[in-house]
Amino acid sequence: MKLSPTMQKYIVHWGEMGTRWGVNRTVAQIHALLFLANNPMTADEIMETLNVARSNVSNSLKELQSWGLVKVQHELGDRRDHFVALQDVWEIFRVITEERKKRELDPTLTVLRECAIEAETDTEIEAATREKMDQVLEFLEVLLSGYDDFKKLPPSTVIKLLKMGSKLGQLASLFGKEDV
Amino acid sequence: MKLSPTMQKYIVHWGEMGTRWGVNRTVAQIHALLFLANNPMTADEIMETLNVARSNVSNSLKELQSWGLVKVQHELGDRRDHFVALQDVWEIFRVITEERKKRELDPTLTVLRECAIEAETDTEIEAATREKMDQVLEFLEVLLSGYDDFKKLPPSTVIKLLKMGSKLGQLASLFGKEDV
DNA sequence: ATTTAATTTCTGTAATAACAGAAACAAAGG
DNA sequence: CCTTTGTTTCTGTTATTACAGAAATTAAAT
Repeated sequence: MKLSPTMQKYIVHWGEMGTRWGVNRTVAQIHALLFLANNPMTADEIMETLNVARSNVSNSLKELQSWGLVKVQHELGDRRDHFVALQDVWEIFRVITEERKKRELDPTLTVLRECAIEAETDTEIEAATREKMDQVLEFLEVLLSGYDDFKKLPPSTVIKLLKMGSKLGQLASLFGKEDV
Repeated sequence: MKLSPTMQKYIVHWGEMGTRWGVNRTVAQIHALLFLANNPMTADEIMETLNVARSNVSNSLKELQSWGLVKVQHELGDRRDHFVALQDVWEIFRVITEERKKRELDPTLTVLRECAIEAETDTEIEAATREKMDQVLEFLEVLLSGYDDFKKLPPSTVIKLLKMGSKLGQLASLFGKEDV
């Protein structure tokens, strides 16, 4: 596939972004490419378009599929796999945050809970330290349960809430007087 | 400083987390250590506690200071720098998201805007592709402006909003009927 | 069954990032 | 000013990760 200069810039930057957030550059680039592409692409096409090794494409695609961001399609009379990416931006965001939560935040929560329990019987640990551990744990729990609520809402509602912004804050402080 | 088993586990895990989100392991560990510590620590103490090279400590502390997560303190009759970390969990979260936004999201937004402009005159690019680029841009803009609003609110209000969760969603859909 | 096409796994190399230790630098105290 | 103490910068090494290319595997078609 021929990349226009703009697409090239876009894809390169997206790869850069990936590395800054702990995502493999090639994986991010392929994701950007498939997102921008308007037709399914074969692994070989991706390889030629991005100039990366075939194996690299294969592994990256597997990774993207495990995230649920890319799916395989087959075309009549063609044995090759054709790959398509999720096309809806909000859906992509939802999938990434959800997967990231599952892979990183949830395990962290588990460890923090273990630590909280162990801290109770750990005689060497100071009370103030224990309290701080508890605060972090509670923070994450509030944040994640809030996230769980919001992710159920349709994007249009979330957009509304975002646009209400600080007005919502005023509302909440009002209610807050007699605690929610 | 002597690390209790629990603290050790905590700090090691925090370092692990860091690497998964693009943060240097030592930086993350030192941050965890200083957060848990109830007294300011010198670079040498940190070095001995975590078993890392002095230079590594120095650079990591510089990094943490540039993030605004760690500050220097001086004690009477002691020439050495003593380091303390922000102790408030919400404040830490706020600082990290804000800094991360400034360093990664804002530059990305700039690039995406450039791409959107270039895409208009890029004859090779398909209309559908251009639209998708626009959608990503708009998504990020809504998200970030929403974030800008919420970050002004006191944590207590944000907690209330988070706990209201899906109830808030129902509210927003109601308002939505005649658009906000 | 055998050939051909497609994909994955494996292995070695290259690039990157993390790090230790040494050297250089800065600053305070005598 | 010169010594001591503390901090930073520099240099080389190590470890990790990313990657290319080859080999192996799988599966469809003749």
